[in-house]
Amino acid sequence: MPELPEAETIVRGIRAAVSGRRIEGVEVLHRDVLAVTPARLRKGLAGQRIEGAGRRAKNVLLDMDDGSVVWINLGMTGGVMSLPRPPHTSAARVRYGPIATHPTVVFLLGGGTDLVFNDSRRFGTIEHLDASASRARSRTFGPEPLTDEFTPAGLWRGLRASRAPVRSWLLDQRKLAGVGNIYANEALFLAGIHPARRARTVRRHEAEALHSSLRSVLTAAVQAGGTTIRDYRNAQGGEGAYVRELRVYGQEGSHCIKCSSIVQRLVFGNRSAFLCPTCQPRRAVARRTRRPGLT
DNA sequence: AGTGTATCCTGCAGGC
DNA sequence: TGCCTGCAGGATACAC
Repeated sequence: MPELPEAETIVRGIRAAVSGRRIEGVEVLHRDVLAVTPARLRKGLAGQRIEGAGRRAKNVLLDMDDGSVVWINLGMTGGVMSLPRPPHTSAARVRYGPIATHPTVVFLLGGGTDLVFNDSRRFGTIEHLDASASRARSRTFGPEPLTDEFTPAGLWRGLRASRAPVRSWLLDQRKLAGVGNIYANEALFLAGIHPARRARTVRRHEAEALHSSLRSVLTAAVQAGGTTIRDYRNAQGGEGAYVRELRVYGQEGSHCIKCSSIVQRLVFGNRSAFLCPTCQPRRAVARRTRRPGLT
């Protein structure tokens, strides 16, 4: 579910509520999302002050005053919300009403405010890493696409080194941080590149177009507060408006906005890809068969 | 190296 | 109404 724009929207939505607050307690309702025992998490966080909130790839980060960092991976259905503490509740049965339907881990910030990790499927994870381990984790991700470290030339070099389908390359967090299935499909449509094309067949001008479309799609999605298909909610429980701007994702059978062809869905890498067969031809395959001996 | 498959888990939509 | 199947914004481990 949540990709870079959704995680970014969540971070912006909780930043004011968490910055400078102390963690008074941690309630664990489902320990299977934790990489450590609840006792150890509590011990590591008790009394710590939250310096601020940030994001790396699709992860929401809470920076602690001792330099350690809480890494929240949102998985498919995870969300972080800043909510008023419900009255008369016990740890075993915390109810936040219809906004947080599946509270999983709750950080008690005092002053009547709870920071709730809500995750119905519980594919999300929470880890507490010391400063060194956090930096090491951060290094496992590729460049952030909305920063200067992401360049057309760098994208082209990366694509040229891979035989994987270009969409698979975009989804690989080690190559590029924060892009998931929705925005990969949208950016490939805008750049006119078939999602199943081998990354190495993408030409320089196409890589430049893809760099530009990734930037514009992700920027617009952040501005729209993300995409709500079904589960995603921001830190206040609201929906993301970018769903209204999707051009191909989930649009199987409708007309392409550029050429009126019928948008297709195909499955590879265990996930759906959406594309316009006219605007996103599999050119590389045709070229290869016509130029034998060039392998 | 790449890829197909399975796994974690829950909810919802659609067909019958 | 109920039962069944398929599908879902992610990430990883495994066998080819």
